Amino acid sequence: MLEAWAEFVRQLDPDILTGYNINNFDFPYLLDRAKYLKLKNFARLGRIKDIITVVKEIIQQTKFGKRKFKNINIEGRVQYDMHVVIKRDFKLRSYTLNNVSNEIMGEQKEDVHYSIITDLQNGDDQTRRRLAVYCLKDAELPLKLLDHVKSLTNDIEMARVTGVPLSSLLNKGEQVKVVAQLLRHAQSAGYFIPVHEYGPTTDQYEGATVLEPKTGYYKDPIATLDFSSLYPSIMIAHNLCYTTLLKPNEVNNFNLGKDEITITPSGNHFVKASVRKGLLPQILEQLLSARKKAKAMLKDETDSVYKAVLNGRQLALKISANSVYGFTGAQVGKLPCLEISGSVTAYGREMIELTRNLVEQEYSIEKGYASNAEVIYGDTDSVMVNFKAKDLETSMKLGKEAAEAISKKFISPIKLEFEKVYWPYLLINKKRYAGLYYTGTDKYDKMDCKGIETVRRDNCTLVVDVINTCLRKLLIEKDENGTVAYVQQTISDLLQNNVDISQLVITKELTKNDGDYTAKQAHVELAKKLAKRDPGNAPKLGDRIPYVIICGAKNTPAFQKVEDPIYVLENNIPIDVSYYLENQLSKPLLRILGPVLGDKVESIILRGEHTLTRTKVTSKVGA
DNA sequence: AGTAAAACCTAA
DNA sequence: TAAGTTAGGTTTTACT
Ligand SMILES: Nc1ccn([C@H]2C[C@H](O)[C@@H](COP(=O)(O)OP(=O)(O)OP(=O)(O)O)O2)c(=O)n1
Repeated sequence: MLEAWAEFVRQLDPDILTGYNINNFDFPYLLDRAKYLKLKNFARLGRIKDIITVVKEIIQQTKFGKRKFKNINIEGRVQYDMHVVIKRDFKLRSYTLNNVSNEIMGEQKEDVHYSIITDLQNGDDQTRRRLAVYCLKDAELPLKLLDHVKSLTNDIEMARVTGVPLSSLLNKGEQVKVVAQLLRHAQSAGYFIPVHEYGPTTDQYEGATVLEPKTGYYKDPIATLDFSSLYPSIMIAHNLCYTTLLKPNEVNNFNLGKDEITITPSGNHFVKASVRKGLLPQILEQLLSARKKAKAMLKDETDSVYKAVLNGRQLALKISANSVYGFTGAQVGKLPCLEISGSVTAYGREMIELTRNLVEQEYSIEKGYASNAEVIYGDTDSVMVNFKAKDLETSMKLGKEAAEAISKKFISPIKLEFEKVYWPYLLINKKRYAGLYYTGTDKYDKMDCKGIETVRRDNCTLVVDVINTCLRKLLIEKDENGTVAYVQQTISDLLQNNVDISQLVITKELTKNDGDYTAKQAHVELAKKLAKRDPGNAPKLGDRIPYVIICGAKNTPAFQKVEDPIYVLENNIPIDVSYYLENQLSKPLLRILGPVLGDKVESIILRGEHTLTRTKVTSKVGA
């Protein structure tokens, strides 16, 4: 069967091979079996006749733990692993093929644990049928996924724009793209790129400003002004590049006039484009123009699937452009230049400050406006403005006007844009807010949440659902009593064990190898337990581990009360519902409801009658 | 009991 | 060519 499959591959002669986790599992497994069975021709999978496909397992011992990865050579064919694509392009709580297919396409397969495969094969027609269906589905779903997310189209575009092979887009980072573009532009301009020796890394340099938020619940419309592609546009406007930098000792070497040199807010010198146009600005112009095209197509597209594809393309190009800046600040990278990255962020800090001041000075009673505009928050390249307008139209009009006026203060292509109005707007903290997002005056586009629990993957879905529902009730329905009643009912349900366990599953990523952790973590402890129970399915670095917190003696730390949700179901283990109330639900609820409902919230939510009936449990773990 | 540090994830 | 960047909130563990 294996030989026939390999022959099938050779006859079909595909450019691209896909599957789910093929690089880490399927190919190594198949090649291993073929070797064990002494199959002569199986490993001839590539397009070069005499090159045999082998698995190279590379283990690098670094100061910061082990780095393990497998490399499989299949000449002339791209290994386009959908597991890698999905992890890169979608932010999900779980990346099992089953969950991914379900979330993205609404399709599921029956899971068959590997331990029963032999039994199914040795059973009867029915069990073999079950196995066959499972295998077919396993092969079919990755293809359907590829067809659905259309990542190949975007990746081919990205490969063309940045000049890297397709496979690099899956197996490598942003740096290769920047280097490839630099090489391309350097060659045609007649430069060599120096080889950079890795030196000692200094401290992080200073980044962007986050304005102190004036927290609270705003019933007035809040206009948002935002510099488009801030860092790339700074680099283009001021011609920041390796090739335009004047080191302090070079400033006087070239007989340059004052008007031919830019001094950045961080005190670095660069020549203007009139003297010599930088490479980085050229690269950025190309990336931004590709992004602009993608955005234009997105605007005209009506099909929701294609919209998502184009949005993905636009986003990937934006990250690549921002990574050109990031590359210059990457001290463990191929060509760091902190003069560039430090100048970029310094310009950014100056710009957000100036923007805030201009808005507040110009849109004031003193200048003839109805009220004093107030910048209530801003992050890096945006300001949230309370023009104190009572309606959307006025807020939008003032926002557009301000964006246009302030843009004129900056060099092209720097541009401040009016993006949207939040109405109402709940500002909880830096990087934490929610609001109804309006781009037009008739209906809100969506409820937008930043940083709060509804967009985070490290809490249980009960918290997500409750916070989401509360926000809807408050921001959309404006029903404060209904919100309180809903929260009380939910807490009562939780305490009486009426919440489904699937809503209580928390997932966290395994970010280090065991042994590199200095503090015990619930999901890490569970991962170790799972590895013991089922070594064949041991969680690996980068996997997300789902867990629930079960009952234990008082003061038992969470990492000792952690258990596999399936194990809990199978063994009827009691869940620690008060953990979910006290450690998962209560604080997020107070943060959301506090600004809207006032100080009374805590007593209403956490100490009302609805908290009195609790289901008693008997079995316990821990001390 | 109070606080520093670790860990995670997100905004930009 | 191994690895874009910094800022920041929140929860949990470890330590005093
Ligand atoms: N992954 C990211 C995102 C952002 N930034 C930096 C560079 C950006 O210029 C700035 C502002 O980020 P935004 O998310 O607001 O995005 P842009 O301004 O780049 O693009 P847009 O045109 O969508 O506003 O923050 C970054 O370095 N890396």
